[in-house]
Amino acid sequence: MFASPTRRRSTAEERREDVLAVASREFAHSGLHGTSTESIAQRAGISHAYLFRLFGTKRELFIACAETCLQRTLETFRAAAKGDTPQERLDSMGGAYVEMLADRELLLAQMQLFAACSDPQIQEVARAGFKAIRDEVRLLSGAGGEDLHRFFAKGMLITIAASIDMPELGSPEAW
Amino acid sequence: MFASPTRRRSTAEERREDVLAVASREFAHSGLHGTSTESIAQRAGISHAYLFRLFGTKRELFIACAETCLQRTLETFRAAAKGDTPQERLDSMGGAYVEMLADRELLLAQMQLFAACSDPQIQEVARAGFKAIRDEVRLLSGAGGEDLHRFFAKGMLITIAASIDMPELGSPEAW
DNA sequence: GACATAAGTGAGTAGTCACTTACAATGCGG
DNA sequence: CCGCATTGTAAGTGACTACTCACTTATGTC
Repeated sequence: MFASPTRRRSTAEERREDVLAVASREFAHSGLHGTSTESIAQRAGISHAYLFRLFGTKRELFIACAETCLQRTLETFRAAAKGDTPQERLDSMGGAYVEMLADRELLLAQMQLFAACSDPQIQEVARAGFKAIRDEVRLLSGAGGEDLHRFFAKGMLITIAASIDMPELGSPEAW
Repeated sequence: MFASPTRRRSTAEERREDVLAVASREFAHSGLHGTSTESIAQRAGISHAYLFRLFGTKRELFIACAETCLQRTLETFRAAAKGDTPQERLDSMGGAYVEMLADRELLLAQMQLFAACSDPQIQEVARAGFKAIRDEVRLLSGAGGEDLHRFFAKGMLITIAASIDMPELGSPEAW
């Protein structure tokens, strides 16, 4: 007859994406152990029980968040890798990374991934992710050795600048 | 008469130092929310109740640990600040920082401090600590601007290298 | 040896945690 | 319109959490 009063159903895949978005934000701010699955479920608008049906365990959910975070970082670099020389391309990617400071969430998420590495499974995700990004940046830029090292060093400073909310640390001229 | 079967008592100050040492290790590995006060008390050999008499709250204990960690970092830099030019002194301090990778605990503790910055009081400790170290390194080395920026960038990369246990990231030639 | 003070604890409290079980509503292919 | 897989949940479970209170024991001092 009329529209049923009950909510339209989503596919499990849609729900998973909703939950991932919510969980990524929560984990980014409070970390693996500082975030409760209950609060994630609540903000995602599903029952606590269903969250576990969708993701199995809290750790698996955290890892899924970490992986989308690493993926988004890769995409940011790919989109920014423009320039005629390796150094120009690195600078361009570096600029894109600095811009992430405006919306700190992705950087905070990376911090929380590193901080949760006492868990071996999570450490493995972090290591693999770091290597993947390093290899991709090497490929995209054509740079290596000391230039690449400096690029990532600056990147990690920016990541930490995000966590203590001192974005000025990202620009060398402020030092 | 003979030695009493009960344990000799320490002063509260001695106990505080014992607890700080234990708590620093635990927090370094599992973070603020991943470490339980119960386990700290147990490993320090005191009752759970007494831990709270000594430190008030878990957060205060965490902050006390963070502060000794920052202090130890400062001392490491002071001890290493040798050389004839600013760059030489920076290099010497940088070398000392790389050596910390051998015993990761101090670096892990810094990571956990950054990761716990969603708590405003803790963030304030982290910011003040970072600034204090930056000012001290500037003073000790006489360097500034881009050189100082690069020094800290490399430092943060080393810190993260510790957390994902890839110490080779600390040496530029491995890139 | 009595007294004050400081060190130290057993046994809680109220609440939160990740995770489960048993069941209900929905909507699609036949 | 029926059968059935899928989406979804209410109501738990036991273990663990930070923190407290009432209390005991040791130690230095007069």
